[in-house]
Amino acid sequence: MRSYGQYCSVAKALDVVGDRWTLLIVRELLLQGPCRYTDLRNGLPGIATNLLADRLNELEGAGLVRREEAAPPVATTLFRLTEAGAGLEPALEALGSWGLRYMAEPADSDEFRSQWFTFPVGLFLHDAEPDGPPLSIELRPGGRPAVVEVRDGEARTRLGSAEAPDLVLEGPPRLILRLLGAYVSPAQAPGLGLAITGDPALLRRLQPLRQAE
Amino acid sequence: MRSYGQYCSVAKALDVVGDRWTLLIVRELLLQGPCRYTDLRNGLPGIATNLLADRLNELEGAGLVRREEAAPPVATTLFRLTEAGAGLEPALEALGSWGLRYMAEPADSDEFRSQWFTFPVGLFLHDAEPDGPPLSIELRPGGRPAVVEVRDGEARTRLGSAEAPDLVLEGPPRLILRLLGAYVSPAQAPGLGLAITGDPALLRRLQPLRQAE
DNA sequence: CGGCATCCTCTTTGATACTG
DNA sequence: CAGTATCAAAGAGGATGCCG
Repeated sequence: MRSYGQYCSVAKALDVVGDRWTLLIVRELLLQGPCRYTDLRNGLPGIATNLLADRLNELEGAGLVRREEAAPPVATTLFRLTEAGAGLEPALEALGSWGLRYMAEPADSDEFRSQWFTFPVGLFLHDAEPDGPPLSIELRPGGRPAVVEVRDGEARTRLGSAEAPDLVLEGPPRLILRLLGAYVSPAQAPGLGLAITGDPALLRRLQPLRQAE
Repeated sequence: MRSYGQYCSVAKALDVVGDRWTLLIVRELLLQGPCRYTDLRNGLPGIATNLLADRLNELEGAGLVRREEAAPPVATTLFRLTEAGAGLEPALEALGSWGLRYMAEPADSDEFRSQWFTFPVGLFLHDAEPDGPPLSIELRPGGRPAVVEVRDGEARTRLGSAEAPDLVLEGPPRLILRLLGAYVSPAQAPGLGLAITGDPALLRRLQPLRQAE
């Protein structure tokens, strides 16, 4: 990317990560941890493969990503964020927080990956009963399942299944988010195409932080 | 800008503000307040004028900027951030914080504007003596002067002069920042090309927040 | 002068095909 | 799996022109 040529810390940051796709690559590495090239392609639907290769080289050159040769039996290259790269997390969270306003109406052609639940859930929802027992909610948006662990005042998301989920939500990502955010009541959910297994009253424990913006 | 087509709040945010120059236009409107077209050009050295016009139209279309016809005698168009636009402040602060690491060595050709002191000073420094009397430091980087007001635990920057500054720093922006951040001692300053008027001991009141990153 | 619109060139992106 | 190679289309940069 051509430098802005401005002695300003925002411009300097954008000199490094302002290119198209760059921050989304960092997003994937933050959400998924160290990734193979193919994992990245999968988490970045729409990216051209040559661009992904270019960007990874640039990120490596800028010291935000390190390339590691994984030992056999894996025997593949892993891309991992350096500390400087991981330092972008607050910036991605701030952007993700601001972008929540556009999550109400997805385009029909929008792609989705389960790890993307992490930002909307973690930024927008909190655990209204910090001293209560851990609560685990499995999300099944169609692709890989994800689990929201509600405990200690926070709601954390990870890929994978829960051993014994208290609640299972199955349906389109948009509806899962709207149910979690209480924009849709458990009673309406089945009619909209969202299946709930377990006691929907447990959802009251998750409360939106509406102070945002 | 072409949409990423991803149902992810970070990608949605970048769909709106991910274009080249867009976030820097928002930066100027945040730092300077409502601006004329010419003020924006001045605060965005290097932007092509057609690109500024395009971006302003896109920002207006996205509801981040409002156009106002100022009444005579000014009789000009003012561009002002909407609430949605101003909501980007945390994202700019997070990016600016991350970008601080690149402020150590400016390129020779880097442009500078005094309002850009705001982010490095406000994000990196704090007032170590919140109950002390207000302290005002005038910065003269060569262009317009700026004032840092140190009070109530914070360091706030604005364009303009102070009536009775406790301290005046005159020299290149890089050296002013290094002195404020205590990377350079007041004793070294004159030899480097930085003039200090007033009692340099007052600078101890400004302390870097090194917890960052 | 303030606020753009046009024209032209150059760079970046996207889509697809191909390779060790 | 992890990329390169190729090529058309879109966008950025720079100069200049226009109009109240």
